[in-house]
Amino acid sequence: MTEDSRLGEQPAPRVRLVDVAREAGLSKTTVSAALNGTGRLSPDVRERARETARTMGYRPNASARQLRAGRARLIGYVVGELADAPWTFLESPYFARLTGATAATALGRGYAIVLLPAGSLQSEWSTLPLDAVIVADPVADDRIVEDLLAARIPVFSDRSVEGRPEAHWVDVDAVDAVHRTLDHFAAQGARRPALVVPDSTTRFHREVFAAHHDWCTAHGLPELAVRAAEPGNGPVVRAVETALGAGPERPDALFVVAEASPPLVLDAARRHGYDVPGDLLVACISEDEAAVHTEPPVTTLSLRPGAVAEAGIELVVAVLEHGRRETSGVLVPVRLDVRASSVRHPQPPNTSSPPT
Amino acid sequence: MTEDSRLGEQPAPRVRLVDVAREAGLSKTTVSAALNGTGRLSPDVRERARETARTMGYRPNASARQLRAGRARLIGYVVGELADAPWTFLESPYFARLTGATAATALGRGYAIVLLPAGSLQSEWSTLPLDAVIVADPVADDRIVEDLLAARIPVFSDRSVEGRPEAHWVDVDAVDAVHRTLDHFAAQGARRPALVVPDSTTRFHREVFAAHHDWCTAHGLPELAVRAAEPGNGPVVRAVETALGAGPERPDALFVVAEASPPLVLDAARRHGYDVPGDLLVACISEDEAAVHTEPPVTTLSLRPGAVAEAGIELVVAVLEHGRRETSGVLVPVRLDVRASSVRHPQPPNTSSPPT
DNA sequence: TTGAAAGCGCTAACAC
DNA sequence: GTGTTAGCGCTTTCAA
Repeated sequence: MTEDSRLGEQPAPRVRLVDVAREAGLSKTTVSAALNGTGRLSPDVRERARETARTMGYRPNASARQLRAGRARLIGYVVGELADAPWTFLESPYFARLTGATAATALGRGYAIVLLPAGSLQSEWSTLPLDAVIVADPVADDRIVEDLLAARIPVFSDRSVEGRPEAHWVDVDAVDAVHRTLDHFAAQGARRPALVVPDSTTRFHREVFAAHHDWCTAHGLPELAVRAAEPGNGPVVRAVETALGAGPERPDALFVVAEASPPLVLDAARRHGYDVPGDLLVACISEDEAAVHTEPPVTTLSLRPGAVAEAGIELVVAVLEHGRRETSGVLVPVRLDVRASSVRHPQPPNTSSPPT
Repeated sequence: MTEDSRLGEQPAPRVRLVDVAREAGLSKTTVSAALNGTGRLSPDVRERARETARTMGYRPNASARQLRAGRARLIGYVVGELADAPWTFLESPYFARLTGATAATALGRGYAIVLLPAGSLQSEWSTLPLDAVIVADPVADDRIVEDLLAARIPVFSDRSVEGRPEAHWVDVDAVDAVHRTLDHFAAQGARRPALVVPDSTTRFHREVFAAHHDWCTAHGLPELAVRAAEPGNGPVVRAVETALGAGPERPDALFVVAEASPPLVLDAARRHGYDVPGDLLVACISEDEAAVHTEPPVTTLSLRPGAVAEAGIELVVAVLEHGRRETSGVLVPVRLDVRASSVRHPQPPNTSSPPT
């Protein structure tokens, strides 16, 4: 039963800075400076310190560094929608991309993203050294924003936090989204465009609903809107069917503002006897790449999650590292990808705004 | 320009434990014990400490706690596939659910998940205090596993890490998946089942390919397999078309082992003149809920990401907290959800294995 | 050019 | 019961 005993195998203690220093016959200070490229050291001492560290397999303790530095370069990330199914957001192509792009951009700036559940409680994040938290699409009465601000953690969210101290926002231009699409429908001759939107308290959905109302009023067209009980393919497809079947006069265009699978929307239209785009123009807000592969391909409106993520992280960095204290916001324009499903007289596909 | 000057607004320094102690007229120890529910304190002292902490808005510094505790309760999470598009994994319903379920289960056990990119380098995680890293579906030559083990960070991955010290695994039973599906096809009378699988170096895809070969040999049926150049709807749909159009005799069943959108697979079959399920039985490995909403609904094989995630986190906790040192693994069975697309003679939907 | 020492904020022995 | 003190591992003045 010596230290070598196979029975007693301890998890060999980690190599610390002081161990490297002792081994190299130097001080902690010197080794630290050598490793971090700071201070004024002779090249050979620096090299010796580095070599010793390497051969000993030294890896600095991240927690100690964070404590010393006063920040952890860790950003919390929550998606507010669907607090009762806190993780389903990842199944939406939009949030999947937003999440991926946020993590990628953050990492590029030296920050890592910690995944938090929708509607998460203090207890779930208060033990984490978060420098900031991103709250994507909070629902109207979401407590988390207030809790975070009370805990003095800077919050980055959508425009609903506008004006709160230490809260900053990036938002998708919902009015732009509605106008772009409905103007396009109108240009193709549609007179009875219908809207399907989830009945959520998310800011974006509320704004879309309002913008649609305004647009219809301004254009003197009937306001055909159906609210889906919740997001998700099932409810949205049912809402689509309601929209397509309802009323004495059928709609001649359909704008689906929900993360429904474009192939399913197309199928639903067919089941109701529509020819797309002959009888019905179709456009979906979607990042689902499947839209390109249907017959006909489906026109989509991209909310540009990549651009939203980049704008968000830029803002985080500006606030955290350059001390921008004033509340500030960024509005990101959408992108309409016109495809055959919304074009009466075939014409080459076209993109109406800058890429990504 | 006094301390009160509106111009000089500093970010008021955070309240520390010692501040609370001073304010309450107690020592750090006492306040710490009061807040953590440890030690032997009189109820009124404990209450006083807590009250003072609350009114002062005290929040313990997470980094300091981590340093003291020696661990950070942070788990890294990487998906190996597609290192050239490091974040696209989130767009796959399987990985989206795996990711969500992993984060949820981990949080339930007091660990948070940090998102890391596929093919991430030392520099991206070495500054994080990670207690462990989960590497989902590493590709064959992925460096990250070795780098992590060299850095003495426990790795949790698939069976490809079996036998490495400090590496543990959870895997989906690929053989089970193939047998379940092909047996089902055979029971429905299929004699020419075709397989579509991505040409990836992921362990799962390689195993499926091999298991399919074995099954066909054992059953004396022709081995109809098409490899998609890569995952993703486009390549997979093209591979499906190749499989459906190829050879003098057309296949009578199709098993798509790739995260293709089930509605698109169905459309492809129709374009090639197949009636599903009349001429062609269809089953997809997919977690995509859209499969339920097609006409006919598509039979899917679930890889049970929720169960995989739970098994993974259980293992992490067992290793980290109960010191299980020996390499250990868990094999998770799949679930076949039979729907109309693979049933010749209509019969009630059925589930062949335990839920989730 | 290098080293000693202080201290980031917290918890846990160990005294009192 | 409550307080004093010693670190956790690192970076950084500051002195030599």
